[in-house]
Amino acid sequence: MQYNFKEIEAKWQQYWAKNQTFKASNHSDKQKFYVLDMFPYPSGAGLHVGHPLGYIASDIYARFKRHQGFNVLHPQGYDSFGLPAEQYAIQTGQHPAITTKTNIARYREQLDKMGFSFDWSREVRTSDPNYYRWTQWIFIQLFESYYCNDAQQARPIAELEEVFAKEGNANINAVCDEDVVSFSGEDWKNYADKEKQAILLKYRLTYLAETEVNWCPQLGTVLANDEIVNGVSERGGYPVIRKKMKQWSMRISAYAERLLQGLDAIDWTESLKESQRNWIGKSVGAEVEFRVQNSEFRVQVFTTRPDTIFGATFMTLAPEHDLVLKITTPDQKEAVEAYIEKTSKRSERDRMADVKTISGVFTGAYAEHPFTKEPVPIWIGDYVLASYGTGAVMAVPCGDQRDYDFAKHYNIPIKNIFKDIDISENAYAEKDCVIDNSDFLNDLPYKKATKRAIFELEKLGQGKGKTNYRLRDAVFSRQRYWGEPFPVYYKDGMPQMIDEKHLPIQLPEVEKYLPTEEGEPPLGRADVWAWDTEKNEVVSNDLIDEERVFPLELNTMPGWAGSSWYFFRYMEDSIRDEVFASQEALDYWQNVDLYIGGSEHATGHLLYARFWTKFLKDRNLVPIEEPFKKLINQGMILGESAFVYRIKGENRFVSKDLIGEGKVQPIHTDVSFVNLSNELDVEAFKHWRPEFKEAEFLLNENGKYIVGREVEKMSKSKYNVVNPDDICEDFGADTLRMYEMFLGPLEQAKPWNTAGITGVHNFIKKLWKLYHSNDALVVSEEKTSKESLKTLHKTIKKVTEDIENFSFNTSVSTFMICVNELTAQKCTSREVLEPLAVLIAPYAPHIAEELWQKMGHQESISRVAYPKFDEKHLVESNKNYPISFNGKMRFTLDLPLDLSKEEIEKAVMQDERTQKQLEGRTPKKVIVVPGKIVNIVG
RNA sequence: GCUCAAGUGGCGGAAUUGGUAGACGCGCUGGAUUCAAAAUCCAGUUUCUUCGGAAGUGUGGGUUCGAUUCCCACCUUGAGUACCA
Repeated sequence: MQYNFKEIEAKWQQYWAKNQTFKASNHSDKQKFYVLDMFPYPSGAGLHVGHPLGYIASDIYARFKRHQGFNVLHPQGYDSFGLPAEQYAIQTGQHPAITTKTNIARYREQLDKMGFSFDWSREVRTSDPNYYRWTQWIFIQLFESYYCNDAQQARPIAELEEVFAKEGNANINAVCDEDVVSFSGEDWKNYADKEKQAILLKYRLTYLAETEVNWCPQLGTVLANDEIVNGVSERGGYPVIRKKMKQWSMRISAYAERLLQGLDAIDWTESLKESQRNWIGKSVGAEVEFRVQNSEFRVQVFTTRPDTIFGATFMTLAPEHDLVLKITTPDQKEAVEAYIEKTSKRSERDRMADVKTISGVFTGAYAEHPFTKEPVPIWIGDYVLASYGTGAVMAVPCGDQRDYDFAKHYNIPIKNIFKDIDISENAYAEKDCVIDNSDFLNDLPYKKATKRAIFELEKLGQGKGKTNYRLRDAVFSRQRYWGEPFPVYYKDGMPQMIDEKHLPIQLPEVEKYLPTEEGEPPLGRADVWAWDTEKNEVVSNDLIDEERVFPLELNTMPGWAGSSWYFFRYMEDSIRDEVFASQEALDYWQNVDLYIGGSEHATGHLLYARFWTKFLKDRNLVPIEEPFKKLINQGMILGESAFVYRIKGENRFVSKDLIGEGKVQPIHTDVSFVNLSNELDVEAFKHWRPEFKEAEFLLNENGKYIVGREVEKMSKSKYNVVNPDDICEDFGADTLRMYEMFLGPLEQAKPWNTAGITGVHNFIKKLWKLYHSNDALVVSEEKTSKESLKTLHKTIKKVTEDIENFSFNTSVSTFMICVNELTAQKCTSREVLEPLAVLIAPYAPHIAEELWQKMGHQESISRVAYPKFDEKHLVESNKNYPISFNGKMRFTLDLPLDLSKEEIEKAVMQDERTQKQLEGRTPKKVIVVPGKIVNIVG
């Protein structure tokens, strides 16, 4: 029987689906193991061969763990809310739900062809109301919580209200907005309900706040930094302005320290942890208060170098700083206003990218140095960002290069406060010197000076030690249609949560997916989008009376809402209507043991998911602190683009091997027109686009047109996309799976080259042949040769180690060597061929199942115990010693392993090749490492 | 600029704790089989070479009996991030 992969693969894919082979049980005595792929967004383009790389790796691992006797959870689903479906809806009028459904069907079809062992019974879709009701539910829990700094955890907001009523907020140590005023218990009781709500909002973990955003009036939407190019929108080129908008935010900054500390306990790559650390951006220093002369205003600055405070010769405020206009003197007013105007037109990214230009304006005002009481001029400059620290710095030109450059540029004095340090050319930012010219800090090193400075500031009441984080609270509102609606209505302008039992609040129908003419989000177009507080249902807007019926929130949630908790949803298999996941399921599965996905999620998804998990833990909703124990980033698979060469100014194309000195213009051609030998299907190319129809082709001597190749990112626009369906069709899923692994280390970027796949395909065919002779199975019960057992156990050892190290590329090589050796040994022994089938099953599951069944087994191979390595088959009596001279291997010598050092040395020195190498010299030294190497020096 | 990766044949890559550099595969060359092709099989394939050998893992140093592996400096490429006070 020939190896017929189409038949075999279809057969087993059906078998697995029918028998629910990979369904995980929530009730098992086995140890659990949870393997997860990062949530895919089902795009309209479908999958290309780069996408499944991580899925194949995680599938191999999941299958391996099943063989090892674990109860494996390996689910899959879709992050199905998102912008592309909405864009498509805007263009075509097609409801995003329909587009999404079609795309998911296509994804599923492609995934099924690759033989993944997913438990599809647990599938989730973020756009499914039954799923997003729990996203809304978590949002409500966040709203009903605040962060207590004493307990270092989230607590119910009701506790806070109790304390407020009793004693006000004087003794509350909680994370809150900066502008909270202090009040007594008596005050609280006298506040109107609306006032109370406004205060509580400043403490809630999700809150409404004015946030500065990039607003594009023409598009009626907010744009992300990377959607803006040169100050105008990437799409359409419309102007973008900085605008304050009232939006929902998440108080992730409350968790900054825990998000930082938590990294130490998880098994992620150092580079990934590093980028999260940078993102969180912890810096320790002090907050210092500078009094503005002749006024009641005070400027707070944050500094990491309080030890250099005597070197502060000026201050710089961000142009947006609240105090700027208040302190500016009349004669500087014009210049300051012009500068602010100029800055507001530059995007934050613009300002940050432009490091070289130094600009700023003097406000005319002076602050008073806290210690020397000397006047310190107050400047504004756009190198200071309003969003970091306090939006103001004390400028120490001798110790900070930017302050130094600024001072030089505007002729501000530079005071040297470092002992024996030359600052005539540059600032000195190192911390390894002694302070000078600084009153009580003189002669102190960095650490002691810092401590002393903070101590003195506190004594003065003008500062304190402070830790600052770069991590900002995350904006949670989107002016979009295709996302989760908020379970929120507005009463008297204050947000009210809809009771949990009325969830989900489903997305309303709109006739267009664009913002309204008034600039409201698309939900502003919905006619039935008001909340009836008596009937507890969504009703027509006509009924809004602000007594019983109120308007609903018009924003929707961002993409990361649904993906911040989906890994918990997979744990629940039966009572999803009642809970987001049951306590029992959560206790059993705990967290994800292995998470595989792209590194583009390093600071977005992975930070938010950690944040929500910590929050849910605080509120006793989940049992764990970190969601992903081990995480691996798979590298990108790059495409090999193909180029044809058009002679400049003509419609003639010249084959790559004929390009001489003439000027040619390379043009991308679709890789599907090119065969494995880089020859172009000229007819197909001509029919591709009308402008090529009449083109002339200069072919080489063999009558072929040869294309050029270049490695680029795999993408539709570069016409270099390779579809996994085509590969499955031509070579089969087992070959595709093994080839993707064979390409190189999982975590590295590597180019896809379809030509190379024949090597792996040949290997699979050789594997099949090993079990067959003249189309019949040849597995025998005969005694196995020592040689074959050695081959088998060598393979078991290597492959097991490789899987544990996620080194899948090397195990494919190992299988090739194994099959080559067994073929040469003419091994037909069941004792070898059965374990081999199990070893290879995680990689090539279809052929493994088929061989397993042909060998007489009724059950699927997927839970057969993994073969055990036995050292005894690898024991050798001899070693082929490499004999080196001065570290260079010159020849090898076969010697028994039980020889002593002296015996080895004797044998080596007697060898005539040794004498030849030495040419009569006497060796200075002979290094003998028994079982390894001999090195002769001299 | 900073942080993190990574530089090995024509190509993808291997060498797990410092111990035979180039495993395995692609491609290429030659051969067998075939009317021919596909498929399959066999042999060869780092470079130079006076055919004895010699050199060789981005560059230059260092440690070591011995370095692709460890240390220092530099170069190149990729990814992330950015005036962070």
